[in-house]
Amino acid sequence: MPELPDLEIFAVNLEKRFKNKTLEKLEVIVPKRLNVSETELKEALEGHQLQAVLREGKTMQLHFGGGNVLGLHLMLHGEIRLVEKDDQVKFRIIEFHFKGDNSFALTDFQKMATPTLNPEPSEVPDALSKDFTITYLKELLSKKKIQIKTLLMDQHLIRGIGNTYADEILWHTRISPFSIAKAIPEKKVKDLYQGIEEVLRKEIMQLTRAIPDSFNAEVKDFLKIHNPDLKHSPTGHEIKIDKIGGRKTYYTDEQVQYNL
DNA sequence: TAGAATGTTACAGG
DNA sequence: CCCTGTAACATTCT
Repeated sequence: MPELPDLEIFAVNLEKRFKNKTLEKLEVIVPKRLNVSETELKEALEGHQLQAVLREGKTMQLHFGGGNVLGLHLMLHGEIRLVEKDDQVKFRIIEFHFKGDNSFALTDFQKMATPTLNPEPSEVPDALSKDFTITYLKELLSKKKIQIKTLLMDQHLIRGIGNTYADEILWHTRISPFSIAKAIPEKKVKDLYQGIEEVLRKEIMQLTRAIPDSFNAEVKDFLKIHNPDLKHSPTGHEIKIDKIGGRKTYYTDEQVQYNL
């Protein structure tokens, strides 16, 4: 479900709660989702401490002692759920049992959330990483004839932005989501570049305060556009709803549409 | 109650 | 082969 800002917070909070705890037992409920055998996964992780939880694109990476990393992708509906003693959580994919009755599970009613042992490092820049540069964005846009929103959401091009924050970023920069990428003037591409970082970082700051402990809350409080409860943008313009790539898209007529 | 849901990918068509 | 757009995945919630 979540995008970059949410996952950033979840990773921090998960680390806060489970750092330095030893993984006593790993329970695999849906082995089909693994990239290695159940045995291999258990051998790699069981008995080791959780040293860090980091966000990478739309995944969280659990770093364990022994040098192994487990990537977790939540996909559309996946969640990290705390499991209380003797509690049965629905839709589990895998469950982590730490020493001292501390457990959490990766769940997904759609069974699509994916644990990956030692994921390959990606070549694609994360939206908040140093290698996501203005030069990279300019070059990328100049080559693409697709709508800008589709481009922002393509994880093979930029990692971390999804349906919600694509809308937020595009409203923030006053660019219509229907704009064709290569038609956007260079000056506006710079706004877009800055807007991506501004919107994401501000959201991370606000979520940090709002959910200091949660690793699954869905907080819509700070969204300005992509929120069905809102009728108007902060500047008083009517929010319109349309579809791009089968996905709901929120925008206003404050946003300029650039076409070829 | 039918449709939408903060995602990804296989596949079709150009 | 490259580029782009669409449908499907399974279940819950409104």
